[in-house]
Amino acid sequence: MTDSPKTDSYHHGQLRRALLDAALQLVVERGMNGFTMREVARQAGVSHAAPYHHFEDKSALVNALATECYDRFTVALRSAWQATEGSALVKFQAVGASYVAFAMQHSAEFYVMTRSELHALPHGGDEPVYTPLQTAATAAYQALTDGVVACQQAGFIPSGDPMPYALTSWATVHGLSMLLLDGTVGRLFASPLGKIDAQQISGMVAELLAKGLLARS
Amino acid sequence: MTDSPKTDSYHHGQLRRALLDAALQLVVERGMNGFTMREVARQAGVSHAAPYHHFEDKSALVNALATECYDRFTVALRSAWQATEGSALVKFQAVGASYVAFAMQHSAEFYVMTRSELHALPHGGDEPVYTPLQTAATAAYQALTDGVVACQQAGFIPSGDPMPYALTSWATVHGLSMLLLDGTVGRLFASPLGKIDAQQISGMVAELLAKGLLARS
DNA sequence: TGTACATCAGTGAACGCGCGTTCACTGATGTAC
DNA sequence: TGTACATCAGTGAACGCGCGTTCACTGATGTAC
Repeated sequence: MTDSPKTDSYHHGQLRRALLDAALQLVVERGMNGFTMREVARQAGVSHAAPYHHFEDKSALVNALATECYDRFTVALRSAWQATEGSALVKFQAVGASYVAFAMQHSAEFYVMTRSELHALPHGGDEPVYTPLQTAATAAYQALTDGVVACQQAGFIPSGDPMPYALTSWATVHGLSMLLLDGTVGRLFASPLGKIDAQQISGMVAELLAKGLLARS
Repeated sequence: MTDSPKTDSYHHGQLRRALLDAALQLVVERGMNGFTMREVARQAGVSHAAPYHHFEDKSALVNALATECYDRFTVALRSAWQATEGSALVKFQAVGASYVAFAMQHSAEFYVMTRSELHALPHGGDEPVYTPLQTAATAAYQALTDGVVACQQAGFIPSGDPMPYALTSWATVHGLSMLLLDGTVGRLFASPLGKIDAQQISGMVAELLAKGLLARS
């Protein structure tokens, strides 16, 4: 009938992937927590029991999805570093910009990462347990820290423990992403001329963060 | 029997208040979205239909709660400003610290404010509609902007449009609050000595934000 | 001070709903010989 | 190449559940006279 190469067979073949994609799409459409196991199956064109052959339960699906989102996020940050020509500082600023850009352009992924209340899950054993999700989240943060270290080696940032610099940068880009995403910034700062320009705003913030808020004496 | 002055009558008398308190308590215990209308009524010791005499529906309750949380938050920020002796800069830093402190000490309120997906609700009319919730959120932000303006007048921050400074500060304290709350910072930075010290960290971040990340030439 | 009556703020049964998950099943696929 | 059989990945009915909301009701309270 059509040129579609789909198997159209009893077995789906790619159901796991299709379920993750459908779940993400549902987050786009209905937000975190507007998505259910049955709806995911429905979107994937499969009976509502089928997902249980691929995910033990709902939280396993959400967990797998969040892990995947973090991985994509890490790739985006690392790519920004590598794709940018110039000094360590310029590359680092590109990473920060891509943090915010990712949040805006892949808001569903960002919601899944930040609003899924999954991080507290490893129910308080004595030893901290590192789930794949936490490992993936840590990797994303590491991309920022690596940028700070490179800037220190190049003399842009004072040497010493990179942690304060990394954390401050991280908090700033993270907070800006959240504020832009939930529309607060848009409501407060949208110019009469039109929409908010996230890229322009994040550049402005990055500059201030680098130079500091204070007037130079 | 006891010294309790409670009326113990058919009419509750303070049910609206009790429902809001119960809802907040439920957010503490089960997180946003772990709370239901019926459970709120249960916690308030009242039949599950009773809340409908005080709130039109569930979203009205959540909305009222969020608005109240923003109001408390604004009070906390303004109080920090007024309670602090010293220059505008010192007072402004106290406001930033109290932002983070509020998030840590009143995490339920902070969750309600930031994770309730209420901000997008005013279903896109042409004119921006300001709900009480949005007005309350704007007031909280205004406390930060006022601090920036005072710092500008005192010469600590370059004069001109306060918006970039306010937004950068806001993003930073907001992001730091989120990272501390969801445990990410704790997982990455907890010293072997023990728990993370949010106050120390926020002081460190505030200082870097003021002076800038870059090494001075 | 007393009484009639309107209004307020609860109760508890009932509704329809969609959810997560289980289960026995069956069609499709892969593999050993 | 063919056949028997194990395994995989679907189906659809069924479960129990708690939810949001409505409804007719009733007890308590406030008010006019």
